[in-house]
Amino acid sequence: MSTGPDSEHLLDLLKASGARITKPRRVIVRILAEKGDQHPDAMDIFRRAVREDSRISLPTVYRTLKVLEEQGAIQRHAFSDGRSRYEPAAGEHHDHLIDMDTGDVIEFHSEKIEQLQEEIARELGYEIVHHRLELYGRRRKPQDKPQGRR
Amino acid sequence: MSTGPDSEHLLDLLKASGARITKPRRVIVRILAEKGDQHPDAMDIFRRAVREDSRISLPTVYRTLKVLEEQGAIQRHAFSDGRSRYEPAAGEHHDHLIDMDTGDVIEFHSEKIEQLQEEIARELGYEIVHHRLELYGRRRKPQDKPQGRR
DNA sequence: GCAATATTGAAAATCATTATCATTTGTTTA
DNA sequence: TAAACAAATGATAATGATTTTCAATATTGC
Repeated sequence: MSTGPDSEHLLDLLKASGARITKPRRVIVRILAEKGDQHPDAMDIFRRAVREDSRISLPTVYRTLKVLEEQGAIQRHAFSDGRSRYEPAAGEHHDHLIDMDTGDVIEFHSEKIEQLQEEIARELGYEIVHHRLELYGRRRKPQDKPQGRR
Repeated sequence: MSTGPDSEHLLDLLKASGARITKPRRVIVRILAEKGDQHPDAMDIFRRAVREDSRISLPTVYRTLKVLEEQGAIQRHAFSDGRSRYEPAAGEHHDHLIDMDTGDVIEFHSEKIEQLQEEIARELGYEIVHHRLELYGRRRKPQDKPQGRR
Protein backbone atom coordinates (compact mmCIF):
# COMPACT_ATOMS: atom_id res chain seq x y z
CA MET A 1 0.00 0.00 0.00
CA SER A 2 2.91 2.28 0.62
CA THR A 3 5.03 0.98 -2.21
CA GLY A 4 3.68 2.23 -5.53
CA PRO A 5 2.71 0.19 -8.55
CA ASP A 6 6.00 -0.36 -10.35
CA SER A 7 8.37 0.67 -7.63
CA GLU A 8 9.84 -2.81 -7.78
CA HIS A 9 10.22 -2.62 -11.50
CA LEU A 10 12.23 0.57 -11.26
CA LEU A 11 14.50 -0.99 -8.67
CA ASP A 12 15.00 -4.00 -10.92
CA LEU A 13 16.05 -1.73 -13.75
CA LEU A 14 18.53 -0.03 -11.49
CA LYS A 15 19.93 -3.30 -10.25
CA ALA A 16 20.17 -4.69 -13.76
CA SER A 17 22.35 -1.77 -14.76
CA GLY A 18 24.82 -2.60 -12.05
CA ALA A 19 23.73 0.21 -9.76
CA ARG A 20 23.48 -0.33 -6.04
CA ILE A 21 20.17 -0.22 -4.29
CA THR A 22 20.61 2.32 -1.56
CA LYS A 23 18.19 3.73 0.94
CA PRO A 24 17.88 7.10 -0.80
CA ARG A 25 17.23 5.37 -4.09
CA ARG A 26 14.52 3.26 -2.60
CA VAL A 27 12.78 6.35 -1.34
CA ILE A 28 13.12 8.29 -4.58
CA VAL A 29 11.95 5.39 -6.69
CA ARG A 30 8.96 4.89 -4.43
CA ILE A 31 8.02 8.54 -4.87
CA LEU A 32 8.32 8.33 -8.62
CA ALA A 33 6.08 5.29 -8.69
CA GLU A 34 3.41 6.99 -6.59
CA LYS A 35 0.13 7.87 -8.16
CA GLY A 36 -0.98 11.46 -7.84
CA ASP A 37 1.08 14.56 -8.64
CA GLN A 38 2.54 13.35 -11.88
CA HIS A 39 5.38 15.24 -13.61
CA PRO A 40 7.15 16.48 -10.47
CA ASP A 41 10.35 18.47 -10.77
CA ALA A 42 13.53 17.67 -8.85
CA MET A 43 12.60 19.97 -5.97
CA ASP A 44 9.15 18.41 -5.63
CA ILE A 45 10.75 15.00 -5.38
CA PHE A 46 13.35 16.25 -2.95
CA ARG A 47 10.74 17.74 -0.66
CA ARG A 48 8.76 14.53 -0.58
CA ALA A 49 11.88 12.44 -0.09
CA VAL A 50 12.97 14.48 2.88
CA ARG A 51 9.67 13.72 4.55
CA GLU A 52 10.55 10.05 4.43
CA ASP A 53 14.21 10.38 5.28
CA SER A 54 15.47 13.76 6.33
CA ARG A 55 19.05 12.91 5.43
CA ILE A 56 18.47 12.74 1.67
CA SER A 57 20.14 15.56 -0.25
CA LEU A 58 19.16 17.39 -3.40
CA PRO A 59 22.26 16.31 -5.33
CA THR A 60 21.34 12.71 -4.65
CA VAL A 61 17.91 13.32 -6.08
CA TYR A 62 19.46 14.74 -9.23
CA ARG A 63 21.97 11.91 -9.44
CA THR A 64 19.33 9.26 -9.04
CA LEU A 65 17.09 10.89 -11.61
CA LYS A 66 19.96 10.97 -14.05
CA VAL A 67 20.72 7.29 -13.55
CA LEU A 68 17.09 6.37 -13.97
CA GLU A 69 16.86 8.47 -17.08
CA GLU A 70 19.92 6.82 -18.58
CA GLN A 71 18.34 3.46 -17.85
CA GLY A 72 15.27 4.59 -19.69
CA ALA A 73 13.29 4.06 -16.53
CA ILE A 74 11.99 7.60 -16.42
CA GLN A 75 11.69 10.45 -18.86
CA ARG A 76 12.78 14.01 -18.40
CA HIS A 77 10.68 16.77 -19.89
CA ALA A 78 11.81 20.36 -20.25
CA PHE A 79 8.69 22.45 -20.51
CA SER A 80 9.09 26.16 -21.03
CA ASP A 81 9.24 27.07 -17.37
CA GLY A 82 12.92 26.58 -16.72
CA ARG A 83 13.16 23.44 -14.67
CA SER A 84 12.86 19.83 -15.76
CA ARG A 85 10.00 17.58 -14.85
CA TYR A 86 10.17 13.81 -14.59
CA GLU A 87 7.80 10.94 -15.07
CA PRO A 88 8.10 7.18 -15.07
CA ALA A 89 8.59 6.08 -18.66
CA ALA A 90 5.15 4.99 -19.72
CA GLY A 91 4.98 2.03 -22.02
CA GLU A 92 3.04 4.12 -24.45
CA HIS A 93 4.50 7.30 -25.82
CA HIS A 94 2.40 10.40 -25.30
CA ASP A 95 2.52 14.14 -25.66
CA HIS A 96 1.44 16.92 -23.33
CA LEU A 97 -1.19 19.57 -23.07
CA ILE A 98 -0.30 22.13 -20.43
CA ASP A 99 -3.06 24.11 -18.76
CA MET A 100 -1.73 27.65 -18.77
CA ASP A 101 -3.85 28.71 -15.83
CA THR A 102 -3.30 25.86 -13.42
CA GLY A 103 -0.08 24.26 -14.63
CA ASP A 104 -1.85 20.92 -14.93
CA VAL A 105 -0.37 18.53 -17.43
CA ILE A 106 -2.69 16.40 -19.51
CA GLU A 107 -1.35 13.53 -21.55
CA PHE A 108 -2.59 12.56 -24.96
CA HIS A 109 -1.52 10.53 -27.92
CA SER A 110 -2.30 10.76 -31.60
CA GLU A 111 -1.06 8.11 -33.93
CA LYS A 112 -2.00 10.32 -36.85
CA ILE A 113 0.26 13.11 -35.69
CA GLU A 114 3.08 10.67 -35.05
CA GLN A 115 2.81 9.39 -38.59
CA LEU A 116 2.69 12.86 -40.07
CA GLN A 117 5.86 13.70 -38.19
CA GLU A 118 7.68 10.69 -39.57
CA GLU A 119 6.52 11.65 -43.01
CA ILE A 120 7.72 15.21 -42.73
CA ALA A 121 11.09 14.19 -41.38
CA ARG A 122 11.54 11.67 -44.15
CA GLU A 123 10.80 14.29 -46.76
CA LEU A 124 13.46 16.50 -45.24
CA GLY A 125 15.91 13.59 -45.31
CA TYR A 126 15.83 12.87 -41.60
CA GLU A 127 15.10 10.03 -39.27
CA ILE A 128 13.33 11.02 -36.06
CA VAL A 129 15.05 9.95 -32.87
CA HIS A 130 12.58 11.58 -30.58
CA HIS A 131 10.24 14.50 -30.57
CA ARG A 132 8.46 16.90 -28.35
CA LEU A 133 4.93 18.13 -28.79
CA GLU A 134 3.40 20.40 -26.23
CA LEU A 135 0.14 22.24 -26.49
CA TYR A 136 -0.30 25.23 -24.21
CA GLY A 137 -3.90 26.16 -23.73
CA ARG A 138 -6.80 27.29 -21.64
CA ARG A 139 -10.12 25.71 -20.74
CA ARG A 140 -12.82 26.68 -23.19
CA LYS A 141 -15.67 28.66 -21.65
CA PRO A 142 -14.10 29.35 -18.26
CA GLN A 143 -17.03 28.23 -16.08
CA ASP A 144 -17.20 26.50 -12.72
CA LYS A 145 -15.26 23.24 -13.21
CA PRO A 146 -13.39 23.54 -9.93
CA GLN A 147 -10.03 21.87 -10.28
CA GLY A 148 -6.36 22.72 -10.52
CA ARG A 149 -3.30 23.06 -8.42
CA ARG A 150 -0.92 25.98 -7.61
CA MET B 1 22.91 46.33 -47.44
CA SER B 2 24.06 46.37 -43.88
CA THR B 3 20.61 46.80 -42.46
CA GLY B 4 18.68 43.56 -42.68
CA PRO B 5 15.28 42.95 -44.23
CA ASP B 6 12.88 44.00 -41.52
CA SER B 7 15.23 45.79 -39.20
CA GLU B 8 13.09 48.88 -39.62
CA HIS B 9 9.97 46.93 -38.87
CA LEU B 10 11.36 45.70 -35.57
CA LEU B 11 12.32 49.22 -34.60
CA ASP B 12 8.83 50.40 -35.44
CA LEU B 13 7.36 47.77 -33.18
CA LEU B 14 9.62 48.90 -30.39
CA LYS B 15 8.77 52.53 -30.89
CA ALA B 16 5.06 51.76 -31.06
CA SER B 17 5.25 50.18 -27.63
CA GLY B 18 6.64 53.33 -26.14
CA ALA B 19 10.19 52.04 -25.92
CA ARG B 20 13.11 54.26 -26.72
CA ILE B 21 15.30 53.58 -29.70
CA THR B 22 18.79 53.41 -28.31
CA LYS B 23 22.08 52.61 -29.91
CA PRO B 24 22.36 49.13 -28.38
CA ARG B 25 18.83 48.32 -29.48
CA ARG B 26 19.59 49.38 -33.01
CA VAL B 27 22.53 47.05 -33.11
CA ILE B 28 20.68 44.11 -31.59
CA VAL B 29 17.69 44.53 -33.83
CA ARG B 30 19.94 44.72 -36.86
CA ILE B 31 21.57 41.45 -35.87
CA LEU B 32 18.23 39.75 -35.39
CA ALA B 33 17.12 40.86 -38.80
CA GLU B 34 20.24 39.57 -40.46
CA LYS B 35 20.05 36.62 -42.77
CA GLY B 36 22.31 33.70 -41.98
CA ASP B 37 22.76 32.00 -38.62
CA GLN B 38 19.13 31.83 -37.67
CA HIS B 39 18.04 30.89 -34.14
CA PRO B 40 20.97 32.44 -32.26
CA ASP B 41 21.09 32.32 -28.48
CA ALA B 42 21.68 35.36 -26.28
CA MET B 43 25.43 34.80 -26.22
CA ASP B 44 25.62 34.52 -29.99
CA ILE B 45 23.84 37.83 -30.29
CA PHE B 46 25.99 39.41 -27.64
CA ARG B 47 29.19 38.36 -29.38
CA ARG B 48 28.05 39.79 -32.65
CA ALA B 49 26.80 42.95 -31.01
CA VAL B 50 30.13 43.56 -29.34
CA ARG B 51 31.80 43.48 -32.72
CA GLU B 52 29.69 46.45 -33.74
CA ASP B 53 29.86 48.31 -30.48
CA SER B 54 32.18 47.02 -27.80
CA ARG B 55 30.28 48.79 -25.04
CA ILE B 56 27.15 46.68 -25.31
CA SER B 57 26.58 44.41 -22.31
CA LEU B 58 25.03 40.98 -22.00
CA PRO B 59 22.26 42.17 -19.68
CA THR B 60 21.23 44.68 -22.29
CA VAL B 61 20.99 41.92 -24.84
CA TYR B 62 18.72 39.96 -22.55
CA ARG B 63 16.67 43.01 -21.73
CA THR B 64 16.20 43.92 -25.35
CA LEU B 65 15.28 40.38 -26.26
CA LYS B 66 12.67 40.35 -23.53
CA VAL B 67 11.13 43.60 -24.70
CA LEU B 68 11.03 42.36 -28.27
CA GLU B 69 9.47 39.12 -27.19
CA GLU B 70 6.77 40.91 -25.20
CA GLN B 71 6.05 42.97 -28.28
CA GLY B 72 5.66 39.76 -30.23
CA ALA B 73 8.45 40.95 -32.49
CA ILE B 74 10.57 37.88 -31.90
CA GLN B 75 9.99 34.41 -30.56
CA ARG B 76 11.93 32.63 -27.91
CA HIS B 77 12.46 28.89 -28.23
CA ALA B 78 13.67 26.69 -25.42
CA PHE B 79 15.09 23.62 -27.09
CA SER B 80 16.36 20.88 -24.85
CA ASP B 81 19.91 22.18 -24.62
CA GLY B 82 19.54 24.58 -21.74
CA ARG B 83 19.71 28.01 -23.28
CA SER B 84 17.05 29.89 -25.21
CA ARG B 85 17.26 30.67 -28.88
CA TYR B 86 15.57 33.57 -30.60
CA GLU B 87 14.20 34.29 -34.01
CA PRO B 88 12.26 37.13 -35.59
CA ALA B 89 8.58 36.24 -35.45
CA ALA B 90 7.89 34.94 -38.90
CA GLY B 91 4.58 35.85 -40.42
CA GLU B 92 3.94 32.18 -40.91
CA HIS B 93 4.02 29.85 -37.99
CA HIS B 94 6.38 26.92 -38.25
CA ASP B 95 7.85 24.11 -36.20
CA HIS B 96 11.40 22.83 -35.90
CA LEU B 97 13.44 19.83 -36.80
CA ILE B 98 16.74 19.80 -34.94
CA ASP B 99 19.68 17.94 -36.40
CA MET B 100 21.10 16.07 -33.43
CA ASP B 101 24.55 15.84 -34.95
CA THR B 102 25.11 19.36 -36.14
CA GLY B 103 22.64 21.40 -34.13
CA ASP B 104 21.16 22.76 -37.32
CA VAL B 105 17.58 23.89 -37.08
CA ILE B 106 15.27 23.23 -39.99
CA GLU B 107 11.87 24.85 -40.17
CA PHE B 108 8.76 23.18 -41.45
CA HIS B 109 5.04 23.60 -41.34
CA SER B 110 2.19 21.15 -41.61
CA GLU B 111 -1.34 22.42 -41.71
CA LYS B 112 -2.57 18.90 -41.14
CA ILE B 113 -0.71 18.61 -37.88
CA GLU B 114 -1.93 22.00 -36.78
CA GLN B 115 -5.50 20.95 -37.40
CA LEU B 116 -5.07 17.68 -35.56
CA GLN B 117 -3.73 19.58 -32.60
CA GLU B 118 -6.73 21.87 -32.49
CA GLU B 119 -8.96 18.86 -32.70
CA ILE B 120 -7.27 17.05 -29.86
CA ALA B 121 -7.32 20.10 -27.61
CA ARG B 122 -10.97 20.66 -28.33
CA GLU B 123 -11.80 17.11 -27.39
CA LEU B 124 -10.00 17.62 -24.10
CA GLY B 125 -11.95 20.80 -23.50
CA TYR B 126 -9.13 23.19 -24.26
CA GLU B 127 -8.34 26.05 -26.53
CA ILE B 128 -4.75 26.15 -27.78
CA VAL B 129 -2.90 29.39 -27.12
CA HIS B 130 0.36 28.22 -28.57
CA HIS B 131 2.25 25.02 -29.03
CA ARG B 132 5.66 23.60 -29.50
CA LEU B 133 6.59 20.80 -31.84
CA GLU B 134 10.18 19.78 -32.18
CA LEU B 135 11.54 16.80 -33.99
CA TYR B 136 15.00 15.63 -33.03
CA GLY B 137 16.61 13.51 -35.68
CA ARG B 138 19.55 12.42 -37.74
CA ARG B 139 20.25 12.45 -41.45
CA ARG B 140 19.20 9.24 -43.11
CA LYS B 141 22.08 7.34 -44.71
CA PRO B 142 24.95 9.51 -43.44
CA GLN B 143 26.71 10.15 -46.75
CA ASP B 144 28.66 13.09 -48.11
CA LYS B 145 26.17 15.98 -47.98
CA PRO B 146 28.70 18.45 -46.60
CA GLN B 147 26.91 20.96 -44.46
CA GLY B 148 26.43 21.92 -40.84
CA ARG B 149 27.88 24.16 -38.25
CA ARG B 150 29.55 23.58 -34.88
C1' DG C 1 18.63 72.91 -25.15
C1' DC C 2 16.62 70.86 -20.85
C1' DA C 3 14.20 68.44 -17.81
C1' DA C 4 11.95 63.99 -16.90
C1' DT C 5 12.56 59.33 -17.21
C1' DA C 6 13.82 55.16 -19.69
C1' DT C 7 17.96 52.59 -20.52
C1' DT C 8 22.53 51.33 -19.80
C1' DG C 9 26.82 48.96 -17.88
C1' DA C 10 29.10 46.84 -14.02
C1' DA C 11 28.66 43.94 -10.57
C1' DA C 12 26.17 41.03 -7.73
C1' DA C 13 22.19 37.95 -7.14
C1' DT C 14 19.17 33.97 -8.61
C1' DC C 15 17.87 29.46 -10.05
C1' DA C 16 18.44 25.01 -11.57
C1' DT C 17 21.80 21.75 -12.02
C1' DT C 18 26.43 19.63 -11.61
C1' DA C 19 31.07 18.76 -9.73
C1' DT C 20 34.36 17.94 -5.79
C1' DC C 21 35.81 15.27 -2.09
C1' DA C 22 36.05 13.18 2.24
C1' DT C 23 33.04 9.90 4.53
C1' DT C 24 29.66 6.21 4.59
C1' DT C 25 27.43 2.16 2.75
C1' DG C 26 26.29 -1.76 -0.44
C1' DT C 27 28.07 -5.77 -2.31
C1' DT C 28 31.40 -9.28 -2.93
C1' DT C 29 34.46 -12.55 -1.36
C1' DA C 30 37.08 -15.19 1.84
C1' DT D 1 30.28 -12.87 9.40
C1' DA D 2 33.98 -9.82 8.63
C1' DA D 3 37.15 -7.67 5.83
C1' DA D 4 37.84 -5.06 1.49
C1' DC D 5 36.82 -2.20 -2.25
C1' DA D 6 34.21 0.40 -5.21
C1' DA D 7 30.02 2.94 -5.60
C1' DA D 8 27.02 6.30 -3.52
C1' DT D 9 26.16 9.92 -0.26
C1' DG D 10 26.03 14.61 1.92
C1' DA D 11 28.01 19.09 2.48
C1' DT D 12 29.68 22.50 0.00
C1' DA D 13 31.35 24.90 -3.77
C1' DA D 14 31.07 25.62 -8.74
C1' DT D 15 28.75 26.30 -13.06
C1' DG D 16 25.94 28.42 -16.66
C1' DA D 17 22.11 30.95 -18.07
C1' DT D 18 19.41 34.68 -16.91
C1' DT D 19 17.89 38.54 -13.88
C1' DT D 20 18.29 42.29 -10.57
C1' DT D 21 20.31 46.42 -8.42
C1' DC D 22 21.80 50.92 -8.76
C1' DA D 23 24.34 54.85 -10.01
C1' DA D 24 25.58 57.02 -14.40
C1' DT D 25 24.06 58.12 -19.11
C1' DA D 26 21.28 58.87 -23.08
C1' DT D 27 16.39 59.67 -25.40
C1' DT D 28 12.41 62.05 -26.17
C1' DG D 29 8.93 65.59 -25.59
C1' DC D 30 8.59 70.40 -25.04
